Amino acid sequence: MTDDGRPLEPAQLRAWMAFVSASHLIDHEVERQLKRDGGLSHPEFEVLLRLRGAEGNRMRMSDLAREVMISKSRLTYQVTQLERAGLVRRTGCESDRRSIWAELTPEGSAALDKVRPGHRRVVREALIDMLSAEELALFGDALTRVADRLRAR
Amino acid sequence: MTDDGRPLEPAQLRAWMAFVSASHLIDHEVERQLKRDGGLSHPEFEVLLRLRGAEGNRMRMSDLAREVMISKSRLTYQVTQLERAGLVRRTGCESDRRSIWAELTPEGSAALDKVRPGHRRVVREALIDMLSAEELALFGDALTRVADRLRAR
DNA sequence: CATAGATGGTACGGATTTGAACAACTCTGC
DNA sequence: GCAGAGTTGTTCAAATCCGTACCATCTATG
Repeated sequence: MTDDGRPLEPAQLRAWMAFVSASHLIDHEVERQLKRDGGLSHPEFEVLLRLRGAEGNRMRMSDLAREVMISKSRLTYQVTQLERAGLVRRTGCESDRRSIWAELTPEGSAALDKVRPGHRRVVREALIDMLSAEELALFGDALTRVADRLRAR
Repeated sequence: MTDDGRPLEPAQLRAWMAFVSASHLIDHEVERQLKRDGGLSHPEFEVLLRLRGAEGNRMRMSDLAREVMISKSRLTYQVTQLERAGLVRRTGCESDRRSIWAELTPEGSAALDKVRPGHRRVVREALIDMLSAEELALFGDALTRVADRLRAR
């Protein structure tokens, strides 16, 4: 099935290369926009976004790390930066004294609002608008499958 | 056309999130395999791969940086590391004395051979095998379009 | 030729990331 | 209760990455 010995077929290679290039380029574009419009890095933005999506605008560090898919130590660093900038606040957790809540502040929410239109624009221009409706649907299905499988390891 | 004010539609959001997740996860998987099987980082692997694909197994630093899509200074660092490991050699360029050739050594070629089967396996298992033939073709077309457009900026 | 402007590569300081080690706390089974 | 195993978040040093400034060389133009 997966025949490691031989090179990929042309269509396979083409898809792989395109995937790698496109993700690099898109990520770079996103990064640039976030930095320009709000001085945020991509991981910082992701953190704020998840917090806003969470119950009570807060989340425990571990869960946050899992969602954003970054290491614990990296999250510690990011949250420290965000806290320093006043966009997030740390709070001790009553029920489990190991845990710590990272909570979005109003300033953090405002920062999110500020960069979000530009972010949407990048997402649309870079990816969404390049795909037809059918392609988009197929795309979503296929990559969701890919991601789910990799997560289940 | 690109309506920044409103959130993405569900199908759009789904495709975007899947894309982001999948690229993170795949990249992580690739990184892990390369490190495990040959002590290489992903950028290092990319550099070696491009060199092998080039005329005379060598390329000028600038061209290499463009191909691998990393900054000049980052490439300087990577090549220094690779040189230290004996996988790449730097040579002055006769015709243009500003330029420097980065050249794949036999050891570099061997290192590539060593990790490549595992790399192919990851690429297949993580992406290729998850897609039908039609999906694969569509995928290649769409993402090539996306990448080309972003490069033309 | 002279010279201004581009191009190729490196150096360097500061920021970020990694991975392992650690301390504090919770949970489980006995 | 309690030893041992697992979880949570941080710390630390080392590795990597980024952006800018910089020097050397090339090229085009007058």
